[in-house]
Amino acid sequence: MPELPEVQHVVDTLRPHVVGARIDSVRLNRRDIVQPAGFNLRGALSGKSIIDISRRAKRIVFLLDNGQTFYIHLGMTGRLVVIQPDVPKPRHTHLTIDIDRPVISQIRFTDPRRFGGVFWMNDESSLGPEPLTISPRELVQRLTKTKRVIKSALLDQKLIAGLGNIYVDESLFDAGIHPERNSNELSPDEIGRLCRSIKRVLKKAIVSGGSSLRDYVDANGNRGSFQKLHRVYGRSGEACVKCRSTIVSKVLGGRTTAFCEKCQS
DNA sequence: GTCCATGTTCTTTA
DNA sequence: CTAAAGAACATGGA
Repeated sequence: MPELPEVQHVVDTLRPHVVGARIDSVRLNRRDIVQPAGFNLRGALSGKSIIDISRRAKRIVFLLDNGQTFYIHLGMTGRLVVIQPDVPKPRHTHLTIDIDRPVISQIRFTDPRRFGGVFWMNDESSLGPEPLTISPRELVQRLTKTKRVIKSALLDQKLIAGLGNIYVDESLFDAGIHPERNSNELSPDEIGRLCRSIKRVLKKAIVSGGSSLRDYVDANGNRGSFQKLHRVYGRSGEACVKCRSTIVSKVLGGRTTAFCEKCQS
């Protein structure tokens, strides 16, 4: 559920609740969601204040008053919400953090599949540049170095960090580029177009609060609405919004890929 | 029971 | 070295 727009919206909705907050108590119900394994998260968090929250790729990065940082990754089904402590906890709530300022409330991390987690580290060596600020030149430089099909290349977090299956498909459709094109055979013109499409799609998705297909909600528990504006993702068999031919789907790089054969070449 | 899922990482294979 | 393909992780919905 969470790609860049969803994570950004979580950060935006979380910020007013937690920046300046002091951490009162920490409850970790499952040790195995914390990396590195065995790390004393309670000890590291208790009594600290949260100075800032930001996003890097699909990570929600916390800055504490002692200068230390950690991040939460939502994986596939993760939720990070702020709620009153007396509201019953849903299943698979692995971590709760009680805060007292600005108001008494509780941060909850819930994640049924547990692909996400809490990472006490800040290694960015596996992350490429941010899609919202990457220059066309840099995208050209990175894409022409790989022969992989463009669909797979854009999912590679080391090449560009933050896109996932939804936004790769939507961006390729927006740019009119076929997902099976070889990255190194795209013209600088096409990559420039792709660069603009990625930014346009992501910005629209952020404004819509992200795509809520199943689990994703923001820090206030609200769903996004960008799923209503998807033009190819999840629409295989339906009519293309541009040319009315049928949207097809095919597995590429291990992921279902939806596209229009007529509009994307 | 089957298949599929917004993610990441590791292994195998070529 | 590159990259494709597959599996693994774990849970739940259709």
